[in-house]
Amino acid sequence: MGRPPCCDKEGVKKGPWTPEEDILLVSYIQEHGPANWRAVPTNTGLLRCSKSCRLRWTNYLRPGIKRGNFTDQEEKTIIHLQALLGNRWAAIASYLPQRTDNDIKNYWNTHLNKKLKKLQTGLEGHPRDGLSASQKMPRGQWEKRLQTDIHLAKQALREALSPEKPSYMSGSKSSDVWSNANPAQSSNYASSTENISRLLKGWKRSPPKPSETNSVMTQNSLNNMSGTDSVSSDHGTPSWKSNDKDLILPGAFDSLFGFESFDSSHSDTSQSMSPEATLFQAESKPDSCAQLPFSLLEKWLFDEGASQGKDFLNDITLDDSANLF
DNA sequence: AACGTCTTCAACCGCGAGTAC
DNA sequence: AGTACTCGCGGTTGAAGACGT
Repeated sequence: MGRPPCCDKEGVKKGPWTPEEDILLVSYIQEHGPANWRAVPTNTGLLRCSKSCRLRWTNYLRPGIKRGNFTDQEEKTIIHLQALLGNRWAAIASYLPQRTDNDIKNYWNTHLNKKLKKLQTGLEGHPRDGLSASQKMPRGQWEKRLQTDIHLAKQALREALSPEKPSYMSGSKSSDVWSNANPAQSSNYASSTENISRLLKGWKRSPPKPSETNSVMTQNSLNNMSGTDSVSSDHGTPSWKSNDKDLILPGAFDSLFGFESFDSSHSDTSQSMSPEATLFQAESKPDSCAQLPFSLLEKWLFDEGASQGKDFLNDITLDDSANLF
Protein backbone atom coordinates (compact mmCIF):
# COMPACT_ATOMS: atom_id res chain seq x y z
CA MET A 1 0.00 0.00 0.00
CA GLY A 2 1.47 3.26 -1.04
CA ARG A 3 1.58 6.20 1.26
CA PRO A 4 -1.38 8.49 0.67
CA PRO A 5 -0.48 12.01 -0.27
CA CYS A 6 -0.88 14.52 2.48
CA CYS A 7 -3.11 16.48 0.20
CA ASP A 8 -4.54 16.41 -3.25
CA LYS A 9 -1.87 17.47 -5.63
CA GLU A 10 -4.56 18.90 -7.89
CA GLY A 11 -5.71 22.36 -7.01
CA VAL A 12 -3.22 22.85 -4.22
CA LYS A 13 -1.36 26.10 -4.37
CA LYS A 14 2.38 26.09 -3.85
CA GLY A 15 5.03 28.69 -3.49
CA PRO A 16 5.22 31.82 -1.41
CA TRP A 17 2.33 32.77 0.80
CA THR A 18 0.42 35.95 0.14
CA PRO A 19 -0.62 38.35 2.92
CA GLU A 20 -4.21 37.39 2.24
CA GLU A 21 -3.43 33.75 2.87
CA ASP A 22 -1.52 34.64 6.02
CA ILE A 23 -4.48 36.60 7.32
CA LEU A 24 -6.80 33.73 6.62
CA LEU A 25 -4.56 31.28 8.40
CA VAL A 26 -3.93 33.53 11.37
CA SER A 27 -7.60 34.32 11.64
CA TYR A 28 -8.46 30.65 11.71
CA ILE A 29 -5.80 29.76 14.24
CA GLN A 30 -6.87 32.62 16.41
CA GLU A 31 -10.25 31.02 16.70
CA HIS A 32 -9.35 27.37 16.76
CA GLY A 33 -5.74 27.16 17.82
CA PRO A 34 -2.92 25.46 15.95
CA ALA A 35 -4.32 21.97 15.92
CA ASN A 36 -5.96 19.60 13.46
CA TRP A 37 -4.03 20.93 10.53
CA ARG A 38 -5.83 18.55 8.27
CA ALA A 39 -8.97 20.59 8.71
CA VAL A 40 -7.33 23.96 8.20
CA PRO A 41 -7.40 24.12 4.40
CA THR A 42 -10.99 22.96 4.28
CA ASN A 43 -12.20 25.30 6.98
CA THR A 44 -10.31 28.34 5.78
CA GLY A 45 -10.78 27.87 2.09
CA LEU A 46 -7.05 28.06 1.63
CA LEU A 47 -5.82 26.20 -1.39
CA ARG A 48 -2.88 24.88 0.57
CA CYS A 49 -2.11 21.48 1.96
CA SER A 50 -2.20 21.00 5.70
CA LYS A 51 1.52 20.62 5.91
CA SER A 52 2.06 23.89 4.15
CA CYS A 53 -0.29 25.61 6.59
CA ARG A 54 1.44 24.14 9.60
CA LEU A 55 4.84 25.05 8.25
CA ARG A 56 3.80 28.57 7.49
CA TRP A 57 2.48 28.93 10.99
CA THR A 58 5.40 27.38 12.82
CA ASN A 59 8.10 29.05 10.78
CA TYR A 60 6.68 32.45 10.16
CA LEU A 61 3.37 33.38 11.74
CA ARG A 62 3.77 31.79 15.14
CA PRO A 63 4.09 34.40 17.88
CA GLY A 64 7.39 35.12 19.55
CA ILE A 65 9.50 34.45 16.52
CA LYS A 66 12.54 36.63 16.26
CA ARG A 67 13.75 37.36 12.80
CA GLY A 68 16.84 38.95 11.51
CA ASN A 69 20.46 38.58 12.38
CA PHE A 70 21.63 36.07 14.89
CA THR A 71 23.56 37.46 17.83
CA ASP A 72 27.00 36.24 18.72
CA GLN A 73 25.53 34.48 21.70
CA GLU A 74 22.94 32.74 19.61
CA GLU A 75 25.67 31.77 17.22
CA LYS A 76 27.72 30.27 20.01
CA THR A 77 24.73 28.46 21.35
CA ILE A 78 23.95 26.95 18.00
CA ILE A 79 27.52 25.93 17.37
CA HIS A 80 27.83 24.31 20.72
CA LEU A 81 24.49 22.57 20.60
CA GLN A 82 25.14 21.39 17.07
CA ALA A 83 28.34 19.84 18.30
CA LEU A 84 26.43 18.16 21.09
CA LEU A 85 23.24 17.18 19.34
CA GLY A 86 24.17 17.04 15.70
CA ASN A 87 21.68 18.19 13.09
CA ARG A 88 18.74 17.89 15.44
CA TRP A 89 17.48 21.32 14.61
CA ALA A 90 14.22 21.02 16.45
CA ALA A 91 16.08 20.11 19.61
CA ILE A 92 18.51 22.95 19.11
CA ALA A 93 15.64 25.32 18.42
CA SER A 94 14.09 24.37 21.73
CA TYR A 95 17.01 26.13 23.39
CA LEU A 96 16.42 29.24 21.32
CA PRO A 97 12.72 29.83 21.79
CA GLN A 98 12.63 32.76 19.43
CA ARG A 99 14.15 30.91 16.54
CA THR A 100 12.58 28.24 14.43
CA ASP A 101 14.32 25.04 13.56
CA ASN A 102 14.14 26.06 9.94
CA ASP A 103 15.83 29.35 10.71
CA ILE A 104 18.57 27.68 12.66
CA LYS A 105 19.05 25.07 10.00
CA ASN A 106 19.27 27.72 7.33
CA TYR A 107 21.63 29.79 9.38
CA TRP A 108 23.82 26.82 10.01
CA ASN A 109 23.90 25.81 6.38
CA THR A 110 24.47 29.27 5.02
CA HIS A 111 26.63 30.91 7.65
CA LEU A 112 28.03 28.79 10.40
CA ASN A 113 29.00 25.74 8.43
CA LYS A 114 30.98 27.87 6.03
CA LYS A 115 32.41 29.95 8.81
CA LEU A 116 33.59 26.91 10.69
CA LYS A 117 35.00 25.25 7.61
CA LYS A 118 36.81 28.43 6.77
CA LEU A 119 38.27 28.65 10.23
CA GLN A 120 39.12 25.00 10.23
CA THR A 121 41.05 25.24 6.98
CA GLY A 122 42.53 28.52 8.08
CA LEU A 123 43.81 26.91 11.23
CA GLU A 124 45.43 24.02 9.48
CA GLY A 125 49.13 24.64 9.41
CA HIS A 126 48.81 27.45 11.88
CA PRO A 127 49.80 27.23 15.49
CA ARG A 128 46.85 27.69 17.82
CA ASP A 129 47.46 31.09 19.25
CA GLY A 130 45.05 33.27 21.14
CA LEU A 131 43.90 30.30 23.10
CA SER A 132 40.77 30.48 25.14
CA ALA A 133 40.46 29.17 28.66
CA SER A 134 39.44 25.73 27.47
CA GLN A 135 42.37 25.57 25.14
CA LYS A 136 44.96 26.43 27.70
CA MET A 137 44.94 22.91 29.02
CA PRO A 138 46.84 20.29 27.07
CA ARG A 139 44.99 19.39 23.92
CA GLY A 140 44.65 15.71 24.76
CA GLN A 141 43.19 16.51 28.14
CA TRP A 142 40.79 19.00 26.71
CA GLU A 143 39.54 16.58 24.10
CA LYS A 144 39.14 13.88 26.67
CA ARG A 145 37.14 16.17 28.87
CA LEU A 146 35.05 17.24 25.95
CA GLN A 147 34.21 13.64 25.12
CA THR A 148 33.18 13.04 28.69
CA ASP A 149 31.11 16.18 28.68
CA ILE A 150 29.31 15.21 25.53
CA HIS A 151 28.63 11.78 26.91
CA LEU A 152 27.25 13.25 30.11
CA ALA A 153 25.10 15.72 28.24
CA LYS A 154 23.67 13.01 26.04
CA GLN A 155 22.95 10.90 29.07
CA ALA A 156 21.27 13.81 30.75
CA LEU A 157 19.17 14.44 27.70
CA ARG A 158 18.16 10.81 27.53
CA GLU A 159 17.15 10.80 31.15
CA ALA A 160 15.32 14.05 30.84
CA LEU A 161 13.37 12.86 27.85
CA SER A 162 12.42 9.57 29.42
CA PRO A 163 8.71 8.90 30.11
CA GLU A 164 9.17 9.68 33.79
CA LYS A 165 9.35 13.35 33.06
CA PRO A 166 7.04 15.57 35.08
CA SER A 167 3.44 15.91 33.99
CA TYR A 168 3.77 19.58 33.17
CA MET A 169 6.28 18.58 30.57
CA SER A 170 4.25 15.90 28.91
CA GLY A 171 1.29 18.14 28.40
CA SER A 172 3.06 21.20 27.21
CA LYS A 173 2.98 20.79 23.49
CA SER A 174 1.51 23.72 21.74
CA SER A 175 -1.31 21.72 20.30
CA ASP A 176 -2.28 20.56 23.75
CA VAL A 177 -2.16 24.05 25.03
CA TRP A 178 -4.45 25.16 22.34
CA SER A 179 -6.82 22.29 22.36
CA ASN A 180 -7.34 23.01 26.03
CA ALA A 181 -7.36 26.72 25.74
CA ASN A 182 -10.53 28.56 26.40
CA PRO A 183 -11.72 31.13 23.91
CA ALA A 184 -10.46 34.01 25.97
CA GLN A 185 -6.99 32.59 26.05
CA SER A 186 -7.20 31.99 22.39
CA SER A 187 -8.10 35.57 21.81
CA ASN A 188 -5.24 36.84 23.92
CA TYR A 189 -2.96 34.55 22.12
CA ALA A 190 -3.58 35.85 18.67
CA SER A 191 -3.89 39.41 19.79
CA SER A 192 -0.56 39.37 21.44
CA THR A 193 1.49 38.27 18.55
CA GLU A 194 3.91 40.73 17.17
CA ASN A 195 4.05 38.79 13.97
CA ILE A 196 0.36 39.08 13.45
CA SER A 197 0.31 42.75 14.18
CA ARG A 198 3.25 43.21 11.89
CA LEU A 199 1.36 41.31 9.30
CA LEU A 200 -1.64 43.48 9.83
CA LYS A 201 0.44 46.61 9.56
CA GLY A 202 1.33 45.60 6.06
CA TRP A 203 -2.21 44.53 5.50
CA LYS A 204 -3.53 47.92 6.50
CA ARG A 205 -0.99 49.73 4.40
CA SER A 206 -2.11 47.90 1.31
CA PRO A 207 -5.52 46.45 2.05
CA PRO A 208 -6.79 43.89 -0.37
CA LYS A 209 -9.48 44.65 -2.82
CA PRO A 210 -12.88 43.84 -1.35
CA SER A 211 -13.34 41.05 -3.81
CA GLU A 212 -10.18 39.39 -2.51
CA THR A 213 -11.35 39.36 1.06
CA ASN A 214 -12.52 35.94 2.01
CA SER A 215 -15.71 35.66 3.97
CA VAL A 216 -13.95 33.60 6.61
CA MET A 217 -12.10 36.72 7.61
CA THR A 218 -14.49 38.29 10.02
CA GLN A 219 -14.31 41.89 11.07
CA ASN A 220 -14.29 40.69 14.62
CA SER A 221 -11.18 38.66 14.17
CA LEU A 222 -9.48 41.52 12.45
CA ASN A 223 -10.36 43.77 15.33
CA ASN A 224 -9.05 41.28 17.81
CA MET A 225 -5.86 40.85 15.97
CA SER A 226 -5.17 44.49 15.40
CA GLY A 227 -6.09 45.40 18.95
CA THR A 228 -2.79 44.34 20.36
CA ASP A 229 -2.37 47.38 22.48
CA SER A 230 -5.67 47.06 24.22
CA VAL A 231 -5.08 43.44 24.95
CA SER A 232 -1.62 44.08 26.18
CA SER A 233 -2.99 46.56 28.62
CA ASP A 234 -5.33 43.90 29.91
CA HIS A 235 -2.30 41.99 30.98
CA GLY A 236 -0.54 45.05 32.18
CA THR A 237 2.53 43.79 30.47
CA PRO A 238 4.22 46.03 27.98
CA SER A 239 5.94 43.08 26.45
CA TRP A 240 2.66 41.93 25.05
CA LYS A 241 2.44 45.08 23.08
CA SER A 242 3.05 45.00 19.45
CA ASN A 243 6.28 46.79 18.95
CA ASP A 244 9.55 46.33 17.24
CA LYS A 245 11.24 44.82 20.23
CA ASP A 246 11.70 41.15 20.17
CA LEU A 247 10.09 39.05 22.77
CA ILE A 248 12.44 37.11 24.94
CA LEU A 249 12.09 34.29 27.33
CA PRO A 250 13.41 35.88 30.44
CA GLY A 251 15.86 34.44 32.84
CA ALA A 252 16.66 31.16 31.30
CA PHE A 253 18.70 32.47 28.47
CA ASP A 254 20.28 35.14 30.49
CA SER A 255 21.75 32.42 32.54
CA LEU A 256 22.68 30.23 29.66
CA PHE A 257 26.37 30.44 29.11
CA GLY A 258 26.54 33.16 31.69
CA PHE A 259 25.29 35.93 29.51
CA GLU A 260 24.40 39.06 31.36
CA SER A 261 21.59 39.31 28.97
CA PHE A 262 20.92 37.31 25.92
CA ASP A 263 20.81 40.53 24.07
CA SER A 264 21.15 43.78 25.87
CA SER A 265 18.47 45.33 23.75
CA HIS A 266 16.07 42.75 25.10
CA SER A 267 16.75 43.12 28.74
CA ASP A 268 14.07 45.68 29.36
CA THR A 269 11.51 43.63 27.61
CA SER A 270 12.39 40.49 29.41
CA GLN A 271 12.32 42.14 32.76
CA SER A 272 8.89 43.45 32.19
CA MET A 273 7.45 40.21 31.02
CA SER A 274 4.72 38.85 33.21
CA PRO A 275 4.58 35.26 34.40
CA GLU A 276 1.74 34.73 31.99
CA ALA A 277 3.81 36.04 29.18
CA THR A 278 6.65 33.88 30.27
CA LEU A 279 4.41 30.88 30.30
CA PHE A 280 3.06 31.85 26.97
CA GLN A 281 6.50 32.14 25.55
CA ALA A 282 7.40 28.75 26.86
CA GLU A 283 4.22 27.20 25.61
CA SER A 284 4.31 28.80 22.26
CA LYS A 285 7.33 26.73 21.52
CA PRO A 286 6.24 23.42 20.07
CA ASP A 287 8.89 21.36 21.70
CA SER A 288 8.88 22.80 25.14
CA CYS A 289 9.48 19.36 26.57
CA ALA A 290 13.10 20.15 26.06
CA GLN A 291 13.00 22.65 28.89
CA LEU A 292 14.06 20.03 31.35
CA PRO A 293 16.99 18.91 29.27
CA PHE A 294 17.87 22.52 29.02
CA SER A 295 18.23 22.88 32.73
CA LEU A 296 20.24 19.72 32.94
CA LEU A 297 22.39 20.80 30.10
CA GLU A 298 22.76 24.18 31.64
CA LYS A 299 23.76 22.53 34.89
CA TRP A 300 26.25 20.46 33.03
CA LEU A 301 27.60 23.50 31.31
CA PHE A 302 28.08 25.24 34.61
CA ASP A 303 29.21 22.20 36.51
CA GLU A 304 32.59 22.99 35.26
CA GLY A 305 32.54 24.93 38.47
CA ALA A 306 33.79 28.33 39.40
CA SER A 307 37.20 27.37 38.17
CA GLN A 308 36.75 27.65 34.47
CA GLY A 309 33.48 26.17 33.51
CA LYS A 310 31.29 29.22 33.63
CA ASP A 311 33.38 31.03 31.16
CA PHE A 312 33.88 28.02 29.02
CA LEU A 313 31.25 28.91 26.52
CA ASN A 314 31.76 32.59 26.74
CA ASP A 315 35.31 31.99 25.91
CA ILE A 316 34.63 29.37 23.36
CA THR A 317 35.67 30.52 20.00
CA LEU A 318 34.71 29.37 16.60
CA ASP A 319 37.86 27.41 16.30
CA ASP A 320 36.98 25.66 19.54
CA SER A 321 33.79 24.51 18.01
CA ALA A 322 35.39 23.74 14.73
CA ASN A 323 37.50 21.19 16.48
CA LEU A 324 34.44 19.42 17.67
CA PHE A 325 33.72 18.14 14.20
C1' DA B 1 23.08 48.76 -18.20
C1' DA B 2 23.28 43.91 -18.90
C1' DC B 3 24.53 39.64 -17.75
C1' DG B 4 26.19 35.83 -14.93
C1' DT B 5 27.15 33.95 -10.44
C1' DC B 6 26.46 33.60 -5.62
C1' DT B 7 23.77 33.77 -1.42
C1' DT B 8 19.83 33.54 1.26
C1' DC B 9 15.78 31.64 3.07
C1' DA B 10 10.90 30.30 2.51
C1' DA B 11 8.81 26.39 1.18
C1' DC B 12 8.52 21.59 -0.37
C1' DC B 13 9.28 16.59 0.02
C1' DG B 14 9.71 12.18 2.03
C1' DC B 15 10.13 9.62 5.98
C1' DG B 16 9.47 8.02 10.76
C1' DA B 17 6.97 8.31 15.05
C1' DG B 18 2.86 8.62 17.39
C1' DT B 19 -2.01 7.85 17.81
C1' DA B 20 -6.84 6.72 17.03
C1' DC B 21 -9.77 3.31 15.59
C1' DA C 1 -2.51 -6.39 16.35
C1' DG C 2 -3.00 -4.11 12.24
C1' DT C 3 -4.21 -0.21 9.53
C1' DA C 4 -4.98 4.51 8.43
C1' DC C 5 -4.03 8.86 9.41
C1' DT C 6 -1.72 13.07 11.38
C1' DC C 7 2.13 15.44 12.85
C1' DG C 8 6.86 16.83 13.15
C1' DC C 9 11.51 16.53 11.59
C1' DG C 10 15.54 17.00 8.60
C1' DG C 11 17.22 17.32 3.93
C1' DT C 12 16.69 19.64 -0.20
C1' DT C 13 15.09 22.86 -3.71
C1' DG C 14 14.27 27.00 -6.19
C1' DA C 15 12.92 31.86 -6.54
C1' DA C 16 14.56 36.25 -5.64
C1' DG C 17 17.75 39.51 -4.32
C1' DA C 18 22.71 40.77 -3.85
C1' DC C 19 26.93 41.11 -5.80
C1' DG C 20 30.62 41.07 -9.21
C1' DT C 21 32.28 41.66 -13.89
